[in-house]
Amino acid sequence: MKRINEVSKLVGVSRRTLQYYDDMGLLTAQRSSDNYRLYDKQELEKIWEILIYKEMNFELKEIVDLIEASDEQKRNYLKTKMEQIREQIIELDVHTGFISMVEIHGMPAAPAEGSGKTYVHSIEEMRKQIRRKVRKEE
Amino acid sequence: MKRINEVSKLVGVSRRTLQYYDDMGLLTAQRSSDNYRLYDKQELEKIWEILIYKEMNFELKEIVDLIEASDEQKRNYLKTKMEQIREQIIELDVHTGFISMVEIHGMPAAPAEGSGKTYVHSIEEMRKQIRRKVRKEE
DNA sequence: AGCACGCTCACGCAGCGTAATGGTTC
DNA sequence: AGAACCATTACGCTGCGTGAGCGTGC
Repeated sequence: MKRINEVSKLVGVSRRTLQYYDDMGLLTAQRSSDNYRLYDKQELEKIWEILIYKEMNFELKEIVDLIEASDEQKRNYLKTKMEQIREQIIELDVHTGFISMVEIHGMPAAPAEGSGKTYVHSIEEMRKQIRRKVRKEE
Repeated sequence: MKRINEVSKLVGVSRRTLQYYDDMGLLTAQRSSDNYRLYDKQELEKIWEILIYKEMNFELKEIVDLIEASDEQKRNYLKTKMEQIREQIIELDVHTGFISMVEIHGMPAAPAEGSGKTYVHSIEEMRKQIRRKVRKEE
């Protein structure tokens, strides 16, 4: 059973991080008689798992579920996350598309007062056009 | 001079958002005698600019600078942001790479106690390998 | 008595959403 | 007197970093 400082060094994350994971119920460290957190091998394994899932861009809340999911559920989580990330990449591509557009054509003009469209609406239309381009390229 | 509700509807963002931009000094609305925020055409143009920059994934803090930058500085900001986004895309590709890896090979094993490497270190090495793959593909 | 180690608050960050509470004018 | 505006707090969210302040054991 290791105490928090030792675990922190062994694992490579801060004590604060371990404390936070404890507080939010992601880790469930035991306590010594003087209220120190104690970590056994199982907890260390769990920490390893957590770090891997973080590399997959899961949020801590999601990791809470992942830890106690069946293997099949885990596979499903991974698939879903994969799709989410692909979608995020497309979003980023749209951002670069916007930048390119302005680099080439300069700032677009705001919609006219009487157009009946909000600014946000106009931008949304530009987004959609750019998205179509982006998705063709992939 | 329009009041906040009208601007909110015309532009398509919430009153709260306009208020927030005001509080943080991004917008500088005038005030009526009864302390209502008043927006003229210049402010509306500024809002349009802000929304465009948001589409480029700039943070509000950055937009504060952008608004009062010279054209050349703006071009530089755009170039820099473009590079940042490309880097973010690579990061996301690394995340999908991690997921693929685990989907194919299963969960990797935690480093052995005596290896002298922290968990974070091991993961960093895996990251680097995956990054190399990812950068070849682009 | 000082140092190493542990603990629990609690603020700070980004960008608002979402109340809560209160003042005005028609 | 209610409806339709406006205003100013201020907490909530995410994942910790960074103190502050305090106890414990050698």
